[in-house]
Amino acid sequence: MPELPEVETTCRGIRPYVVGCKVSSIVVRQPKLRWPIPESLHELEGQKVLSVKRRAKYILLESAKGTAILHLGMSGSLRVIDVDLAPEKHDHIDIIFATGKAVRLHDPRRFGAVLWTREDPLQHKLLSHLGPEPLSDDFNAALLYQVSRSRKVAVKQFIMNAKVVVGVGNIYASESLFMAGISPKISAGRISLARYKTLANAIKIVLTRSIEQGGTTLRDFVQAEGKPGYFQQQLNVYGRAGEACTVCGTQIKQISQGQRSSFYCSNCQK
DNA sequence: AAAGACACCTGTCCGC
DNA sequence: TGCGGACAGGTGTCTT
Repeated sequence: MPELPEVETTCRGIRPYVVGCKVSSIVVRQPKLRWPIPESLHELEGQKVLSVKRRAKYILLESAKGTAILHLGMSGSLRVIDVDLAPEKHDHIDIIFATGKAVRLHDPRRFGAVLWTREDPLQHKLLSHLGPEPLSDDFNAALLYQVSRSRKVAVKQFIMNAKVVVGVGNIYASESLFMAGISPKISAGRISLARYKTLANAIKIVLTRSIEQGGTTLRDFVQAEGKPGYFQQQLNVYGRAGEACTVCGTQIKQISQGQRSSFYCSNCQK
């Protein structure tokens, strides 16, 4: 499911029901996620949530005692529900608020995570080595150009590397490269500064537009209030192998790069 | 240091 | 209808 736009959509969706609200209890039905859910997570009980922040694809629920770090993995979603709504299969955790609402984590594949830290969450081992946010000014062509020199990896895998830039997952990597007219197969180190300007701009536009549409729902992503995203209607290449390019009509190709599928138009992207 | 393979887990879809 | 295999939005870890 979630790349940056879906995580951002989720944060915006839960924020009104969470910020300033007191956590009355936390129910863990399945502690075996990517890592075991720590017992210390219960330190959030009795605390007021001070903020909901996002860093990369991590969701941070901050309190005076510490911060819950959530990740949605490949198939996770958070929904705001009434506390008495019966849980269904794969509803692993409820963070229950004194308001009578709860945030419920649903994650069939259990690649997601829920962690707890008493320190600055940005110093957490999982967050401290991440690259810049793609929608910030720290992410730009100069950075891509500089970091890519002498790198032989394909540009598609390069922009999906969270040490280079966070939040660009498999869908938006393909879509951004299409918008920029760059083949996913080109070595990152052989791309000019001018082309990286086009690419950095494309990444920002694609992610921003997707956030505006509530993200992309391929199978099971839902926003906090249960609605799907709508950006999938604007996908030009992802999942469209064999179909006609929306620009030139050439058949969209699918290849495998780094064990992930890539989609591109061999005529529009060089 | 960089790149590639693999691991985690469940559900779905496709071909036979 | 059933079964095996491939594949799916992520990313840490281990091996070359």
